[in-house]
Amino acid sequence: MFKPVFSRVSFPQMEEGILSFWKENKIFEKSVEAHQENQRFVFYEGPPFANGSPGIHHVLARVYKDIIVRYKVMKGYYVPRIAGWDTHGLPVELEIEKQLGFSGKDQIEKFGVEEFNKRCRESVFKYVKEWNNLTERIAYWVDLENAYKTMDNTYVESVWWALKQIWDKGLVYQGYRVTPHCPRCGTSLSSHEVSQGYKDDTVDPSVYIKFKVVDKSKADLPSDMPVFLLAWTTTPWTLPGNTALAVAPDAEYVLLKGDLEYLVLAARLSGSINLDGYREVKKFLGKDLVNVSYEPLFDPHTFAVERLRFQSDGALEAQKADKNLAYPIISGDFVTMDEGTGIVHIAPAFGEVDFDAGKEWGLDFVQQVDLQGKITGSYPFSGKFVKDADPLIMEDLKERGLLLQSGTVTHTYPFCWRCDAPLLYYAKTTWYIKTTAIKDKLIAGNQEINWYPGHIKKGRFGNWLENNVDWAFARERYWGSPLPIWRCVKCGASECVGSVEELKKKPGFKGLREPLDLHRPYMDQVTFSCGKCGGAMERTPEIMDCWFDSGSMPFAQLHYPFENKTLFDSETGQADFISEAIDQTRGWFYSLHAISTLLFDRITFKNCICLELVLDAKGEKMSKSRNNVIWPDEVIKKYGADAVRWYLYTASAPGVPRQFDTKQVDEVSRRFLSTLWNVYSFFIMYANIDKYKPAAGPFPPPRAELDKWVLSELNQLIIDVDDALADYSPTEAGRKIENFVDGLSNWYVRRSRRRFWKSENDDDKLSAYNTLYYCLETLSRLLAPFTPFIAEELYRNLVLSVFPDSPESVHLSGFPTAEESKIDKQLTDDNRLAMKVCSMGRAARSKAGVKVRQPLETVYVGVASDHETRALERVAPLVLEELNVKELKTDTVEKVSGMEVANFSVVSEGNSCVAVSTYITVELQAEGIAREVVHRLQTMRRSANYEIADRIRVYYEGDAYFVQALSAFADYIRQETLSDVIEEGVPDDVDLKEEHKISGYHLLLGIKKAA
RNA sequence: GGGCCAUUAGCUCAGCUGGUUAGAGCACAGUCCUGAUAAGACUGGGGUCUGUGGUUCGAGUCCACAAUGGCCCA
Repeated sequence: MFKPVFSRVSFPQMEEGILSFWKENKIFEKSVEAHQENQRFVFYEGPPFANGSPGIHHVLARVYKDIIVRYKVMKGYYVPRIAGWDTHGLPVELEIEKQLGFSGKDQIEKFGVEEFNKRCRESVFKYVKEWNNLTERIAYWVDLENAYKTMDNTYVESVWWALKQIWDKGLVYQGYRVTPHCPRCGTSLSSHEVSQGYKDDTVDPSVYIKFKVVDKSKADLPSDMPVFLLAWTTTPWTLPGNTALAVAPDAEYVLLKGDLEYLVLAARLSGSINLDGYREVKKFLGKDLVNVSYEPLFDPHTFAVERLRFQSDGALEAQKADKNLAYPIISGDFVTMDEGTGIVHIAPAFGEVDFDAGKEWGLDFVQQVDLQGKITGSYPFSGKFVKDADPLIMEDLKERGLLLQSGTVTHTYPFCWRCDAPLLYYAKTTWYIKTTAIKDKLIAGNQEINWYPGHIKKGRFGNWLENNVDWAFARERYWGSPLPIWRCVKCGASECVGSVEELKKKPGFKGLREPLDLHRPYMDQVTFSCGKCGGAMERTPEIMDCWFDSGSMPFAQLHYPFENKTLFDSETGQADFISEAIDQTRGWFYSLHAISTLLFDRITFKNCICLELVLDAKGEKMSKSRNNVIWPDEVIKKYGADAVRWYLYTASAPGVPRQFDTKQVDEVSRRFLSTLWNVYSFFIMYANIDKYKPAAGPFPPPRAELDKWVLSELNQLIIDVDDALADYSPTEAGRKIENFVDGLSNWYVRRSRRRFWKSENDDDKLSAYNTLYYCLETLSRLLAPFTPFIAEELYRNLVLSVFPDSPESVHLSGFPTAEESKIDKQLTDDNRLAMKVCSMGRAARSKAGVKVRQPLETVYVGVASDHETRALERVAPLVLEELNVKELKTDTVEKVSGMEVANFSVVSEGNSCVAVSTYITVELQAEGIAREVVHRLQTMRRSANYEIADRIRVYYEGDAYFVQALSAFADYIRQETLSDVIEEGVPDDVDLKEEHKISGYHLLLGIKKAA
C-alpha cells in the first residue's frame, strides 16, 4: 500500500514535514558524505552580509546555486559546500554610527574604536537567524553550522598571507588617488554610496575665466595686446589649484580680437558665449597651442600653499618658489565641445581626469583645501568652506579683470547621502595593488571562464578588465581586516607581515594582546623594530577593502596555507561553479579573479551563472521607500518554496532582469505543481484500490502504443534535462519538464483513465500502472534538484513504501539515466498527429453543436500520404475514444474538406482537414443517453460522499424516453458506476435522490450504498 | 559621454544556426469534457514582432542607425 494521498494539498504544510524529515535524518549531511570517494565538484559560496533581512533576490541567487549543486550530487560528485558571511565594511560601520547618532569619524575616535568595533562585531549577525531560517526553508543546502566568517582570526590571517604574497611580488605601492570625499564626515565614500546621493537640479556657478598667456611666440600669437585663454568652470573654489589648461588637439580654436585684449577659445563654442565687441582674427588647431604657458591665477607661494609636482614615477615632490611661475597648455582626449569653451581648467588635486593628466604631463599639484573642505593658506578667502569661498573668489577675479562672465548652471552633482554635504573630489594618498601589471593575464583568464549568459564575458566583465586600474584596496576606517603593513616612524621603511607567527618573531615585537583579535584597535598597538634603522615600526592605520576579504574566500575559509594546504592545492583551489548577481562583476567576481591571478596565476572559477536583478511586478526596483519590497517569507508561507523555486527557474532566464509577481507564483503552483500532484494522487488512489505493487525488476515492455509513447517522451526528457543542467541552463530544463508533465496529465492520463478504472486486472491495466509508476518515479528524481520537497514527497511514497531498502531520500538517489532504445521519434510524431486530429475533431463537434458525450459514427481525416495513413492506424484507438466516435476513416484532404454538405461537420487548418459525421441514429442516441445518465450518477456519487470503490444500488423513475436506453445499456451503466442493480422505482430510504432533465425529458435518480 | 541587456497579444514569456499563415500560459467571453484535476478541451476577440534603413529569392531572427526602459561606469 502507498500512503493515501488527497488531490487537495497544502504545499507549504507538506514542505514543513519534509523539512523535519531532512533534519532528523541528516539527509543533507548524508548526501555530501555519500560521495566522499568520488570526484569533487567544487562550489564556492559568495558570502552575503547578514546585517539586513534577506530579500527575494537572495532567494534567486540561493536557488540557482542549489539546483546546480544538487544536480551534480545526484550525478555522483562529492560536493561539500560551506556557507560564509561577509562581516566587514562600511555598511556595518554606518549602521552603528546611525545607532549612536554619529555623523563623522572624529566622533568614533572620541567614542573609542574598541567599543565601536565591538558593536560592529555584534551587529553583523543581527539577522543571521533570519538568514538561516530562510536558507533552510527554501531548501538551499549548505553547511550553515561551519560557516566561514571574514572576521575570524584565521580568515584575517589568510588575508594577510595573501597580501604579503602580492607585496613580495612588488605589486603593492602607495600613491595618490582622487576619491569622492565628504568634507563633513571626513571620509571617502564608495561609488555605491555616491550613486545614492546624486541630485539632478543642483545650481552651481558657471564662470568664464581668463588666463593670461606669457609666451606668445610659441603659437605665433599677436604681441600688440595681452592674449587670454578662456576657460569655464562650475567650481570656482578649485581655481587656486589650477596648474594647467587642456585643449582638444584636433579641434579648431579661434583667436578673437577685442578693444584691449585677445581671447582664445574653441571655434565651435564661440557662438554660445556672449562675445560682443570681439571679432575673429585667426584660426588654429588645439595641438598648436600645446605647451604655450600662462600665468597662474593664484601663485601658491604667494598664499603660503605648498606646490608639488608629479615625478615620472607618479610621486609628488615639493617645488621651490618661482617668481616666473607659469603653467602649460596640454592636450587631452577628454576635452569635449559639448559645453564650456573647449579649454578645460585642470586642478590635479580635485578631479580624477585632472589628476591623471597631472601624472601624465608632470604637472604641478596644488591642494589648497583641507579634508574638512576649508580653504587653507593666506588667500583673502582662506578658512572658508569651499562653497562659501566661491563668491569671494569670483569677486577677487573680477577685480583683477580675469572674470569674463558669470552666471549659474543647473546640473547633476553628488552629495553625501548621509549628511547632504556636497562631495568633493579630492586627491589623497592611499595603497594600491598594481593589478594593471597583470591586466593581460586577467583578460586571458577570462577567456577560460564559461559565463551564463555568454555576453558577460565580452561585455560587463570583459570591458571591466579592459579598463582595469590599480586596485585601491585600503580604507581609512575601523571595522575590517587591518592592513598588515608596518612603517618605521624614523626612516619611513615599510614591511608587510604575512602571519601572526611572523609578526611575533619580529625584533622588538610587543603589544599583542591575548586573547588574539586581529582587528583594530589591538593591531594598532603592536610595534616592532625597523629592520633597516632599528626605529619603531607602527601599523599603517588603514583597513582592507572588504572585497579583498571576500575575494580571498577560496583559501581564507580554509585558513590556507596555515591549514588544509594539500586540500586546497590539490582539490579545492578552483571552483567549478559559482553564481551571484551581475552587480558582482566589479565586486566578488572581480576580486576572486584578481586575487587568484595575482597569487596563483590561474582562474578561480570555471562556470558562472550571472543573475540579473529582481524588480517588482511593474519593473521598478524594490525599495523600502517605494513600499514594493516582496518579502520571501510571505510568498513561501502561501505557496511554498517549491512554487517559488519553480517560478524563479522557469519564468524567465536568470540573466534577464525579472519582474517578480506573486500572481505568477500562484499560476506556477496551479499550472505545474498541482497538475503534477493530481497525476500523482490519481495514481495512488487507483493503485491502492487495485493493490498495485511495482515489480522489483525492470517492467516488461508495454504493448500499448500510449505507454510506449509516454516512455519515449520520458527518456527523451531525461536526456534533455541532463544536457540542459550540464550546460547550466535550469530554465530550459524546467520548461522541458513542464511540457512533459502537461502531456503526461492531459494526454497520457486523460487517455488512460479508463484503463485504470476498468474492473478486470489484466495485462493492459498492469502495463498502465507500471508505466505511470515509472514516469512518476523518474520525475521525482528529475525534479529533485528543482523542487526538492515535492520530489521527496513523491519519491518516499512511491519508492520507499514498496522498496524499503532503497535510499531513504530522493536526494540520496541518482539522477535518472535514459534508455535511448525506448525513444521512438515516429511515435512522438504519430501522437502529435493524433492530438491534432482530436483537437480538430473536437472543434468540428463544437461547430455542429454536438457534445462529446454523444457518440458519433465516423471521423474522416484528410491525409496527404500513405505514411500518414499508417500513423493514423497506429493511433486510431486514442482518437476514437477521445472523440467518442465509432470509426476512423481516411481520404484525401480534398475529399474530406468537401464533405460539409452531407451530415458532416468539417474543420480545416492549413493543410489538414477533419470531418465528423453528425447524423445520430437511434442506437447512438440511446448510447448518448446512457453516457449522460452515467455522468449524472457519478456526480451524485460524489455529492453523496461515497468512496471511489463503494458499490451502489441505482433507482430511477422517468419518461419513456429513457426506458429503452437504460435497459439496453444497463451493463455499461452498472460497470461505470459500480452499481449492483438498476431498478425502476425510487424508494424513500435512498441516500440521495435527484430530479434530472435530459434533452427536455424528466428523470428521477436515486442512489444507495450497497449493503 | 561610454558599455551591456531588453523591447514579440492587455500581462508573463517561447520563437535555436534566416525558410509555409508568428506561438504558449494567464486574463476576458461563449461552448464543452471530467469519479484524478483548485485542472482540461474547443471557439472568439486581441500583433505594423519598438521604429527607420540595409543584406537576401526570403528577416521576428543578420547588419547599421534611432527611440524607450533597465543596469553598470564616467
